[in-house]
Amino acid sequence: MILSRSFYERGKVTEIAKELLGKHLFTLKDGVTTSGVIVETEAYCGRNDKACHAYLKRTKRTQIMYGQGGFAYVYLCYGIHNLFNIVTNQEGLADAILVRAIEPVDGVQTMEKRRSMKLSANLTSGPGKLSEALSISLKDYGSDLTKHNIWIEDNSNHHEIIETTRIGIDYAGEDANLPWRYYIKDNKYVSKY
DNA sequence: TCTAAGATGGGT
DNA sequence: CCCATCTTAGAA
Repeated sequence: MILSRSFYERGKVTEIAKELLGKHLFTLKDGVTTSGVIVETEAYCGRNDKACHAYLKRTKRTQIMYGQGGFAYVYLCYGIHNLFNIVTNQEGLADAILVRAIEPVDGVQTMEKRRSMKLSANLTSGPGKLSEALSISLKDYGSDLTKHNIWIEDNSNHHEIIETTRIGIDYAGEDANLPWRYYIKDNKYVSKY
C-alpha cells in the first residue's frame, strides 16, 4: 500500500528514516516501473543540524523542505549526481531524508540499461547510482510522493538496523558526529565506505 | 553575469 | 586514499 501524506508529516525525522528501511521505492518513467527496497537512509534536520542544506537558509533550492512532508527534494551534486531526498514534517519545519541505497526489485533490465552495467552490488549502492537507475533527476524536484510518479509502498520484512555517522558532511562540525545514518545489516547494496 | 561549491564515485 | 567533475544556485 502506498504511504500516505500522514506518514511523512510526522515530526521525528530520525524515526521516519529508520522506518523507511525495508520499504519499497518505485518510479514510473517512460511507461516503465522500476523499484527497489530501501536499504540505507540519512536524516537531516533543518532547525539544529548544520549538515542540512536548509539550516538557517531558506532559498529557492531549500524551499521544498519548508513545505509539507511527502514531496521530493532532488538536487545536483558535483554537477553530475542527482540526489533524492524525502521531505518530512509539517509546513515551516524543514526536515528531509536522503535515500542512499536500494536493493533492485522491479525493472532490473531497465535499470541495467540506464546504468550501462549488469546487475551487481554496484548497480544501486549509492545515492547517485540509485537516482540514475530509477531515472530520478532535477525535473523531479517537488514531486508529490503520494502520486504514481515516485512513491513508496509498505513492505513487510524483517531486518536489523545499524546506526552510524553520516557520509561526506565534514563541513557540519560537531553535527558530523550525529548517528543519523541507518542501514540494513549485512545487505550487499549498502554503499561501501 | 560570475563564481564556487558540492549528502559522489570511481580509479589507484 | 585521492581527486576529476561541471551544472546550478546564490551572490554581486
